[in-house]
Amino acid sequence: MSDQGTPPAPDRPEGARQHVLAVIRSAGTIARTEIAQAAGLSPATVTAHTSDLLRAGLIEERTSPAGTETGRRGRPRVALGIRGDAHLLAGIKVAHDTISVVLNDFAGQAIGGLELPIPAGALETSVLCDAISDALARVCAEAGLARSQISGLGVGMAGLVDARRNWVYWSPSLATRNIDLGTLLSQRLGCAVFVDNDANVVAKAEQILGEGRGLRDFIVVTIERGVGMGIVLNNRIHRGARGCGAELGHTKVQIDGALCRCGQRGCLEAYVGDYALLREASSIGAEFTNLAGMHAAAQAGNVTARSIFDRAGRMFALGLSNVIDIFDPALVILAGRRFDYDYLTTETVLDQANAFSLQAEVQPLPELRVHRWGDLMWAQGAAAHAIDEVARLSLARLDPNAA
Amino acid sequence: MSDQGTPPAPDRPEGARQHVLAVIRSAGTIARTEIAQAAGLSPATVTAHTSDLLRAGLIEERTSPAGTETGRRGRPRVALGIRGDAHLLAGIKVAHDTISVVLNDFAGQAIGGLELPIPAGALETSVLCDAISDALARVCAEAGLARSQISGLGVGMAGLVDARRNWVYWSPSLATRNIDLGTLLSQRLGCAVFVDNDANVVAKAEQILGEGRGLRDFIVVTIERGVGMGIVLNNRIHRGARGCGAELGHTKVQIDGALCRCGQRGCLEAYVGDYALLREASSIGAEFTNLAGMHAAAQAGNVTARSIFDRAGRMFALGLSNVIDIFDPALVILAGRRFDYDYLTTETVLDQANAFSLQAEVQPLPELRVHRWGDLMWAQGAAAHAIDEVARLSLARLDPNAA
DNA sequence: ATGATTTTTTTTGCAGATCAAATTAAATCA
DNA sequence: TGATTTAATTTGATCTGCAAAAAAAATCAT
Repeated sequence: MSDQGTPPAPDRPEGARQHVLAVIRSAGTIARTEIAQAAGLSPATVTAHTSDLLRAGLIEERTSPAGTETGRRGRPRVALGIRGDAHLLAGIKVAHDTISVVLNDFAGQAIGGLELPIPAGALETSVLCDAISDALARVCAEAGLARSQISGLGVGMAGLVDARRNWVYWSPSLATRNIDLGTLLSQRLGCAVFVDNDANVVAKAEQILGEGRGLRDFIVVTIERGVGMGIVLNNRIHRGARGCGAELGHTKVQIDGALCRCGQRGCLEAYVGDYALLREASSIGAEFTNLAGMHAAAQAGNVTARSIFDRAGRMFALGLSNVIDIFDPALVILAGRRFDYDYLTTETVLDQANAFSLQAEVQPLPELRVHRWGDLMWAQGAAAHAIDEVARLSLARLDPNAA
Repeated sequence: MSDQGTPPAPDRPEGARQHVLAVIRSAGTIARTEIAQAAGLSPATVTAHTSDLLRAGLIEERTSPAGTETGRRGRPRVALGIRGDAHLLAGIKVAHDTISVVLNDFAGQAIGGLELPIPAGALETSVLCDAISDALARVCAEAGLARSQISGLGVGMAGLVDARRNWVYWSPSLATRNIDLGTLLSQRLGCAVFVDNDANVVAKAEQILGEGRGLRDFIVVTIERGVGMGIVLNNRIHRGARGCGAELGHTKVQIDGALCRCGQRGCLEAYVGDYALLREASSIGAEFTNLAGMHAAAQAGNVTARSIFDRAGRMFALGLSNVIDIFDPALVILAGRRFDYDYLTTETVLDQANAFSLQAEVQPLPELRVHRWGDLMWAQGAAAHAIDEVARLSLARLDPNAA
């Protein structure tokens, strides 16, 4: 009776030019005719848009590396690519007791990055801002760049974030609710700031630079302290009604099950999170200081450790199969360091995930692809968010100047 | 590297005219200025589109019922509404051992409906077509209408359906795979036929005629023999990569849990489906012939029945909470007859569903709204699908005639 | 009543996006 | 060196939607 409005929000948020830029980015290097084909546009339209993008300095013509000339007849294609030096972007991930930061060029090339400890848990807003400012200063110093050169900073953090307003309703890293973090940081740092949920920024990174490049629909699952999830449908990141990320880690895999950090019982996270594994070992007196040690023990034949990892793998497969049953996705990207541990990525686990799901006999099965990122994945995700937003703003600014 | 194409599929599939029609349908009766506001279009554009729709005979001007004139100054608004007699639509649901059929006008008004038994299980294609043809003939006869007056028939059935091609990859109701049911039926019946998954057509009905009217995002959950789910995101029904409906009924709520019809263990359906409840009673020698009897017993104080229903309610709440954690929806519609039974809809169960989900303290909570349909819900859904598709075709046909 | 006022709807003219077709550009082939 | 081929650009037309102006149809005020 009321919400029927919601008219805008088209598939290509800022129109076809955005789409052309996305095609170029996802291809890396691509000629105009190919863009026309990939984007479903006429050559005329592609010429117009690429010319705008060239004028704006966002893309450049590339003389194909020698040898690429396949001796084809006709006028040779001119390759286009993202201009890396069009913008300098930073990405920051605020985690439980560290913050990590990266510098990226506009093409997504990493320029530098580092990780710093911060006081654990919920911080005063000013303390967090100090830490972010400090981290940014250090990474710039290391890279020999001035902070003023940064066009945009992406910030990824757990919690409830309104990405449109760069507003943090609540985060485990902040002692206060309802912080206008975007405004606070951008005033302090003097550059545009884009805040989003941490799972969403990883999904964004996969979408524009990673395994989901150019794909219309896919799911990203991350494991760190918790289990996170990003949902890309119809080229767009799904943000729920309240802007919480998709909380896969707190879906229940067992009624009245194991106690979770969140206070509830039976959450997936309470079976596959690191604390869950360590605590289970500890419950029979087998103390491990960290997951790496426990994993090494398992590989060395420790039966207790092996058994714990096996169940974790099965539980993870179960949680994943629920996602598959609900979305019927073509691709699920398992992103992050944690997937270096084989207990989550053996063929057995991945096969189980599909076998648990109902349509296991319907071909093709969803592809489960592991993307092993380094430690800075989350910050890279935040930088990807910044890249995307700065591109959007650049294109928007391009329009009125059409005179 | 490949799928980056997928350029079309905008939010308003057939453009703004489709959107205007949707706004009119969802409002029931609405003036042009209000349409402009609701749809985010200028009055000029609304005039143009409504004039097209009037010419096409899809909408009509309504002299507002006396008294609606609020004595306002200025030129009075002219109310517009869907022309019910623009088209006659039929909807058919193929279930396990019955098929149900309804007749609807273009505005969604029911004209007639009935339910017929069919042989249970997988049928020869010709047998199913006979049954559909027969059911259609009967309902037309009852309504005193000729089959030739039907503009479109929607068919909803469980299984794997490619709605775009009206193609059934597989269905529990068909003995053969890969049936071009759309072509078979449309040739036999002489009208357009639109086939889709049964959960999706119910979602479509909620979207254009029901509780989801005009809402951008919502989830529909149905319980019958199984537990189904329809997902509306960004005004579009989400169809997975393979076109299976979202199989909420087969998400796992217990590892190695109760045996399910599908052969797996721990499916939600194996705890809340009718057969699951009856079989549990039977396991301790308490035989009930059907769910209604068992429910009556529970209400009369039968402890066994009550206990069984209680667990089913809790399990259902658990499954629902997983959906809430994954989508963070604003609205979940619980659609169907089964929700007449209080074990699924007590405040307790609905509160549990939210309490199980992580963000239970984040306001506003998702709304869980029960929509109690009659027996013919599924066929109504199929008819809604037909309404939508016929509207789409009518509008597409409207374009070339612009001369 | 009659003209002023108000509100809705339609008309008009313009701006932007995109495309088909024609044209130009830049290579290879014979 | 001209014919051929393919890529890219230009041109002209169409379509969509909007702002502004005009017209239509009511009420209000004298």
